[in-house]
Amino acid sequence: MSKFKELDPLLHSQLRLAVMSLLISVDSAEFVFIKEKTNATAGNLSVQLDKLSTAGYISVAKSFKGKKPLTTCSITKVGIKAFEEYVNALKQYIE
Amino acid sequence: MSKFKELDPLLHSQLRLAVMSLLISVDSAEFVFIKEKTNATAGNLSVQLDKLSTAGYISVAKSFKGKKPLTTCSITKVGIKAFEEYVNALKQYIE
DNA sequence: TCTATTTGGTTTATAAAATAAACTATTTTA
DNA sequence: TAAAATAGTTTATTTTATAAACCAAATAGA
Repeated sequence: MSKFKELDPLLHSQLRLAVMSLLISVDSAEFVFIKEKTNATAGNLSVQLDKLSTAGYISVAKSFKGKKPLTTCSITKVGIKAFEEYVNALKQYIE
Repeated sequence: MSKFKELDPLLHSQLRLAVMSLLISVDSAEFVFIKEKTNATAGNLSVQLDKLSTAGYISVAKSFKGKKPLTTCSITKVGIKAFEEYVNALKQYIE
Protein backbone atom coordinates (compact mmCIF):
# COMPACT_ATOMS: atom_id res chain seq x y z
CA MET A 1 0.00 0.00 0.00
CA SER A 2 1.83 3.09 -1.25
CA LYS A 3 1.10 6.75 -0.73
CA PHE A 4 -1.66 8.33 -2.72
CA LYS A 5 -0.78 10.11 -5.94
CA GLU A 6 -1.75 13.76 -6.31
CA LEU A 7 -4.98 14.43 -8.16
CA ASP A 8 -4.68 17.27 -10.68
CA PRO A 9 -6.71 19.95 -8.87
CA LEU A 10 -7.85 21.40 -12.15
CA LEU A 11 -9.59 18.16 -13.00
CA HIS A 12 -10.69 17.25 -9.52
CA SER A 13 -13.72 19.48 -9.71
CA GLN A 14 -17.13 18.10 -10.55
CA LEU A 15 -17.96 20.59 -13.26
CA ARG A 16 -14.56 20.72 -14.95
CA LEU A 17 -14.35 16.94 -14.87
CA ALA A 18 -17.79 16.66 -16.46
CA VAL A 19 -16.76 19.08 -19.17
CA MET A 20 -13.62 17.12 -19.92
CA SER A 21 -15.53 13.86 -19.83
CA LEU A 22 -17.93 15.25 -22.40
CA LEU A 23 -15.28 16.74 -24.62
CA ILE A 24 -13.12 13.65 -24.68
CA SER A 25 -15.80 11.72 -26.51
CA VAL A 26 -16.77 14.30 -29.10
CA ASP A 27 -15.03 16.39 -31.68
CA SER A 28 -16.36 19.63 -30.25
CA ALA A 29 -19.29 20.91 -28.25
CA GLU A 30 -21.14 24.18 -27.89
CA PHE A 31 -21.51 26.17 -24.69
CA VAL A 32 -25.24 25.61 -24.46
CA PHE A 33 -24.90 21.89 -25.01
CA ILE A 34 -22.26 21.55 -22.30
CA LYS A 35 -24.35 23.70 -19.99
CA GLU A 36 -27.34 21.39 -20.41
CA LYS A 37 -25.43 18.14 -20.06
CA THR A 38 -23.65 19.29 -16.93
CA ASN A 39 -26.56 21.16 -15.35
CA ALA A 40 -24.24 24.08 -14.76
CA THR A 41 -25.22 27.70 -14.58
CA ALA A 42 -23.89 29.83 -17.42
CA GLY A 43 -21.72 31.88 -15.06
CA ASN A 44 -20.10 28.90 -13.42
CA LEU A 45 -19.54 27.19 -16.76
CA SER A 46 -18.00 30.32 -18.23
CA VAL A 47 -15.52 30.54 -15.37
CA GLN A 48 -14.60 26.86 -15.48
CA LEU A 49 -14.17 26.84 -19.25
CA ASP A 50 -11.79 29.75 -18.85
CA LYS A 51 -9.71 27.81 -16.37
CA LEU A 52 -9.53 24.75 -18.59
CA SER A 53 -8.68 26.94 -21.53
CA THR A 54 -5.98 28.85 -19.64
CA ALA A 55 -4.42 25.55 -18.68
CA GLY A 56 -4.43 24.49 -22.31
CA TYR A 57 -6.71 21.54 -21.61
CA ILE A 58 -9.36 22.77 -24.02
CA SER A 59 -9.56 25.27 -26.83
CA VAL A 60 -12.42 27.70 -27.00
CA ALA A 61 -13.56 29.33 -30.21
CA LYS A 62 -15.94 32.25 -30.18
CA SER A 63 -17.99 32.94 -33.27
CA PHE A 64 -21.57 33.75 -34.25
CA LYS A 65 -24.49 31.61 -35.27
CA GLY A 66 -26.44 34.20 -37.22
CA LYS A 67 -26.15 37.10 -34.82
CA LYS A 68 -26.01 35.14 -31.59
CA PRO A 69 -22.67 34.40 -29.98
CA LEU A 70 -21.52 30.83 -30.28
CA THR A 71 -18.84 29.35 -28.07
CA THR A 72 -17.39 26.07 -29.26
CA CYS A 73 -15.03 23.96 -27.17
CA SER A 74 -12.80 21.05 -27.88
CA ILE A 75 -10.29 19.11 -25.85
CA THR A 76 -6.61 19.46 -26.71
CA LYS A 77 -3.86 16.84 -26.75
CA VAL A 78 -2.58 18.26 -23.48
CA GLY A 79 -6.10 17.96 -22.08
CA ILE A 80 -6.44 14.36 -23.15
CA LYS A 81 -3.14 13.49 -21.51
CA ALA A 82 -4.08 15.29 -18.30
CA PHE A 83 -7.46 13.56 -18.24
CA GLU A 84 -5.89 10.16 -18.72
CA GLU A 85 -3.35 10.77 -15.99
CA TYR A 86 -6.06 11.98 -13.66
CA VAL A 87 -8.18 8.90 -14.26
CA ASN A 88 -5.14 6.76 -13.68
CA ALA A 89 -4.31 8.43 -10.38
CA LEU A 90 -7.91 8.33 -9.32
CA LYS A 91 -8.09 4.59 -9.73
CA GLN A 92 -5.71 4.23 -6.83
CA TYR A 93 -8.38 5.77 -4.65
CA ILE A 94 -11.37 3.83 -5.81
CA GLU A 95 -10.21 0.35 -6.67
CA MET B 1 -25.58 10.23 -23.01
CA SER B 2 -27.44 11.31 -19.89
CA LYS B 3 -26.75 14.14 -17.48
CA PHE B 4 -23.99 13.73 -14.96
CA LYS B 5 -24.87 12.47 -11.50
CA GLU B 6 -23.93 14.62 -8.52
CA LEU B 7 -20.69 13.72 -6.80
CA ASP B 8 -21.00 13.73 -3.01
CA PRO B 9 -19.00 16.86 -2.19
CA LEU B 10 -17.86 15.39 1.10
CA LEU B 11 -16.09 12.61 -0.76
CA HIS B 12 -15.00 14.62 -3.76
CA SER B 13 -11.97 15.99 -1.96
CA GLN B 14 -8.55 14.47 -2.40
CA LEU B 15 -7.73 14.11 1.25
CA ARG B 16 -11.13 12.91 2.46
CA LEU B 17 -11.30 10.46 -0.43
CA ALA B 18 -7.86 9.10 0.43
CA VAL B 19 -8.91 8.68 4.04
CA MET B 20 -12.04 6.79 3.04
CA SER B 21 -10.11 4.71 0.57
CA LEU B 22 -7.69 3.71 3.30
CA LEU B 23 -10.35 3.01 5.88
CA ILE B 24 -12.48 0.92 3.59
CA SER B 25 -9.78 -1.72 3.36
CA VAL B 26 -8.83 -1.95 7.03
CA ASP B 27 -10.58 -2.50 10.29
CA SER B 28 -9.29 0.71 11.78
CA ALA B 29 -6.37 3.09 11.44
CA GLU B 30 -4.54 5.53 13.67
CA PHE B 31 -4.20 9.25 13.03
CA VAL B 32 -0.45 9.09 12.47
CA PHE B 33 -0.75 6.21 10.04
CA ILE B 34 -3.40 7.99 7.99
CA LYS B 35 -1.34 11.16 8.08
CA GLU B 36 1.66 9.36 6.63
CA LYS B 37 -0.22 7.45 3.96
CA THR B 38 -2.02 10.53 2.76
CA ASN B 39 0.88 13.00 3.12
CA ALA B 40 -1.47 15.34 4.90
CA THR B 41 -0.53 17.88 7.51
CA ALA B 42 -1.88 17.16 10.96
CA GLY B 43 -4.07 20.27 10.90
CA ASN B 44 -5.66 19.51 7.60
CA LEU B 45 -6.20 15.86 8.51
CA SER B 46 -7.76 16.82 11.81
CA VAL B 47 -10.24 19.10 10.07
CA GLN B 48 -11.15 16.57 7.39
CA LEU B 49 -11.57 13.72 9.87
CA ASP B 50 -13.98 15.94 11.79
CA LYS B 51 -16.04 16.47 8.67
CA LEU B 52 -16.21 12.78 7.85
CA SER B 53 -17.06 12.04 11.44
CA THR B 54 -19.77 14.69 11.62
CA ALA B 55 -21.31 13.20 8.49
CA GLY B 56 -21.30 9.78 10.12
CA TYR B 57 -18.98 8.37 7.45
CA ILE B 58 -16.34 7.39 9.98
CA SER B 59 -16.13 6.94 13.72
CA VAL B 60 -13.30 8.46 15.67
CA ALA B 61 -12.16 7.13 19.01
CA LYS B 62 -9.81 9.13 21.19
CA SER B 63 -7.76 7.31 23.79
CA PHE B 64 -4.20 7.16 25.08
CA LYS B 65 -1.22 5.00 24.19
CA GLY B 66 0.72 5.31 27.42
CA LYS B 67 0.33 9.00 27.99
CA LYS B 68 0.25 10.08 24.36
CA PRO B 69 -3.07 10.76 22.70
CA LEU B 70 -4.19 8.16 20.21
CA THR B 71 -6.87 8.80 17.64
CA THR B 72 -8.30 5.74 15.96
CA CYS B 73 -10.66 5.88 12.99
CA SER B 74 -12.88 3.41 11.26
CA ILE B 75 -15.36 3.60 8.46
CA THR B 76 -19.04 3.17 9.27
CA LYS B 77 -21.78 1.39 7.32
CA VAL B 78 -23.06 4.76 6.20
CA GLY B 79 -19.55 5.63 5.08
CA ILE B 80 -19.17 2.45 3.08
CA LYS B 81 -22.46 3.08 1.33
CA ALA B 82 -21.55 6.69 0.55
CA PHE B 83 -18.17 5.64 -0.76
CA GLU B 84 -19.69 2.99 -3.01
CA GLU B 85 -22.24 5.42 -4.37
CA TYR B 86 -19.57 8.01 -4.98
CA VAL B 87 -17.42 5.53 -6.89
CA ASN B 88 -20.45 4.51 -8.88
CA ALA B 89 -21.29 8.08 -9.83
CA LEU B 90 -17.69 8.85 -10.58
CA LYS B 91 -17.48 6.05 -13.11
CA GLN B 92 -19.87 7.97 -15.30
CA TYR B 93 -17.23 10.65 -15.61
CA ILE B 94 -14.21 8.50 -16.27
CA GLU B 95 -15.35 5.55 -18.33
C1' DT C 1 18.06 19.89 35.84
C1' DC C 2 16.44 23.23 32.81
C1' DT C 3 15.42 23.89 28.17
C1' DA C 4 14.91 22.45 23.47
C1' DT C 5 12.69 19.36 20.49
C1' DT C 6 9.43 15.93 19.22
C1' DT C 7 4.87 13.77 19.28
C1' DG C 8 0.06 13.95 18.62
C1' DG C 9 -2.93 16.47 17.97
C1' DT C 10 -6.68 21.03 17.86
C1' DT C 11 -8.03 25.71 16.82
C1' DT C 12 -8.00 29.70 14.22
C1' DA C 13 -6.61 32.48 10.32
C1' DT C 14 -5.74 32.92 5.47
C1' DA C 15 -5.78 31.65 0.66
C1' DA C 16 -8.05 29.62 -3.01
C1' DA C 17 -11.99 27.76 -5.22
C1' DA C 18 -16.75 27.23 -6.38
C1' DT C 19 -20.94 29.27 -6.97
C1' DA C 20 -24.37 32.77 -7.35
C1' DA C 21 -25.93 37.12 -8.51
C1' DA C 22 -25.79 40.99 -11.35
C1' DC C 23 -24.90 42.70 -15.69
C1' DT C 24 -24.28 43.26 -21.13
C1' DA C 25 -25.73 42.90 -25.78
C1' DT C 26 -28.60 41.19 -29.03
C1' DT C 27 -32.91 38.92 -30.52
C1' DT C 28 -37.24 37.13 -30.52
C1' DT C 29 -42.01 37.22 -29.19
C1' DA C 30 -46.44 39.04 -27.63
C1' DT D 1 -42.57 48.60 -28.57
C1' DA D 2 -42.08 46.67 -24.18
C1' DA D 3 -41.06 42.28 -22.14
C1' DA D 4 -38.77 38.15 -22.12
C1' DA D 5 -35.35 35.01 -23.83
C1' DT D 6 -30.59 33.76 -25.49
C1' DA D 7 -25.76 33.53 -24.89
C1' DG D 8 -22.81 34.65 -22.51
C1' DT D 9 -19.23 37.65 -19.03
C1' DT D 10 -17.89 39.96 -14.82
C1' DT D 11 -17.95 40.63 -10.12
C1' DA D 12 -19.29 39.49 -5.46
C1' DT D 13 -20.20 36.12 -2.01
C1' DT D 14 -19.90 31.79 0.09
C1' DT D 15 -17.62 27.63 0.89
C1' DT D 16 -13.53 24.84 1.14
C1' DA D 17 -8.99 23.69 1.66
C1' DT D 18 -4.80 24.66 3.60
C1' DA D 19 -1.47 26.72 6.53
C1' DA D 20 0.02 28.74 10.59
C1' DA D 21 -0.22 29.12 15.34
C1' DC D 22 -1.01 26.95 19.38
C1' DC D 23 -1.43 23.31 23.41
C1' DA D 24 -0.07 19.52 26.55
C1' DA D 25 2.79 15.95 27.48
C1' DA D 26 7.03 13.31 26.67
C1' DT D 27 11.73 12.69 25.51
C1' DA D 28 16.54 14.10 24.65
C1' DG D 29 20.52 16.88 25.12
C1' DA D 30 23.98 20.02 27.59
